[in-house]
Amino acid sequence: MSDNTKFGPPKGMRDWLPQETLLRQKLIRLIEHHYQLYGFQPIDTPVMENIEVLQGKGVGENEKLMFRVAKRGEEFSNSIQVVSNAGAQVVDNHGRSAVALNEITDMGLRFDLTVPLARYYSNHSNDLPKPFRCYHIGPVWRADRPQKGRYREFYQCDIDIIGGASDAYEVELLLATDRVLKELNVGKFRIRVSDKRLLPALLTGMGVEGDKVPGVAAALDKLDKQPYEQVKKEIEALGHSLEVLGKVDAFIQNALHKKLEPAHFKLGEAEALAGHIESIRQRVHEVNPDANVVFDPLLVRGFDYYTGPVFEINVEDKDFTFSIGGGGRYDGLIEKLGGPKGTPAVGISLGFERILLILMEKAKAAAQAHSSRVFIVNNGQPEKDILALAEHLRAEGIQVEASLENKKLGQQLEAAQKNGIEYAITKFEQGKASFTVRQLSTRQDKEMTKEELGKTLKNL
RNA sequence: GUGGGAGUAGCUCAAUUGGUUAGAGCACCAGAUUGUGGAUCUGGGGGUUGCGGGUUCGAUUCCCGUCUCUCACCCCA
Repeated sequence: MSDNTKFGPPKGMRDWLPQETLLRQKLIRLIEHHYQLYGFQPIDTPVMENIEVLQGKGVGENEKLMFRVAKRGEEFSNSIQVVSNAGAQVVDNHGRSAVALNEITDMGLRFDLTVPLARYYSNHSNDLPKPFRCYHIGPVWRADRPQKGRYREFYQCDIDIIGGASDAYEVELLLATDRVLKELNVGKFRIRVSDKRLLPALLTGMGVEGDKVPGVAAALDKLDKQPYEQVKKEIEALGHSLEVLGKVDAFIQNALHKKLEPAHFKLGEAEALAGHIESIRQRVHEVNPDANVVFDPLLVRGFDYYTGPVFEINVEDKDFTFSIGGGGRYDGLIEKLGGPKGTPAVGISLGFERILLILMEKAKAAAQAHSSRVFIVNNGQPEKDILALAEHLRAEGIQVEASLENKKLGQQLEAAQKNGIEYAITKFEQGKASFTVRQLSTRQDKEMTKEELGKTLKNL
């Protein structure tokens, strides 16, 4: 134990065993495949960005959670000098300070894929089609305290459309996301849609004072985890007139019981915003009536860079109260990173680790990835015969693991199965075109040629 | 950043109000036996009880600190 824990992976980061790696690769390939079906092109960016790219882009607390990267070589020594010359007041009780951090670090690990994408588009917009449809899958880092479904290193799967102002792009992103989540088989989920400006407009329309709007929104954001009664208390604690409270309560009750009518939105600019989101929802359902997309005016998303429609995805399971994805329209971000003025953009991000967690916990068996290797049992044949058969199969593109030790048959088969192998060649003869193939999970034997074997493995 | 819970063999867990040399199952290794699936027998390796201090004649057990893991809050995918 002590030897194992002394040198574990860093807090909140994980190692992956072969079986787990296979499963991750399989799921990522599935996601990619469907993104490609919708015409999105792959891109990639460095895991680090210069610190100016990551700072001040309206990502809320994520910026505080950034892993910063220290300067290197002489620059680092110089920065230490500057900090120590500045005196003790720059050092807080954790031995750092904003001044020291900015002096000593010049890069950071990305904490999402959207900000790097905006930087990427700004740099390459001349070489990219308009609108640009891309997907971006990779690890991001946040120095958060880990807990269930929350890690310090995790993969995000983003699709984005940049340079398209039409809300038809929202419709298409929602269709693609719905499709991918169904292919992944995550169970019941809801893609909630609203407009960032809608809830504040509704609340002010009901008479909530401006400085109390964020507090009410923050309380409503907890509805996934807490019963309304508790949220209601939090809203009441902010101090509103009875008349306002009554209106707010009535609206929330109606929203929770899905009894909202267009009349409920006749509050200033809320009417137009709600109408717009409702139209997006309708157009999604015109194309795919089964899409799990709902208009939820109570949806709150924290990022400042969103400018219009926003999305959040949840599974309908009380064991998984976290969101498995989110997104929205961020029309100002690219310009902020030096891109063409007024470049519109919209995207949705899936939280790969959380989806994987759900798949693992809900359907452990179904979430197993079989290796497409075939195992050649060693029955004491000459080594050259076994290796020759292996080479023969490899020439056909079949992945082969040959047993080179004449252990007990049971041991060999058990070990192979434990390693995720599903098919084993238990008998073969030199010069014979077919051999005995056993499916390890069912223990059924079948005589096959190498072509038949190749087909069987491909279908795993 | 805040708060709760837990750390004993590779894994799952024992160890009487604090009391001999910290045990068991599984796993692993070797040998025998079996010879087309997990069997059986024999033997074996394995631990600074997370780490450091304190109380005590004596600490896995009680106290303090610390580290790690975990759950929740904040925030988020």
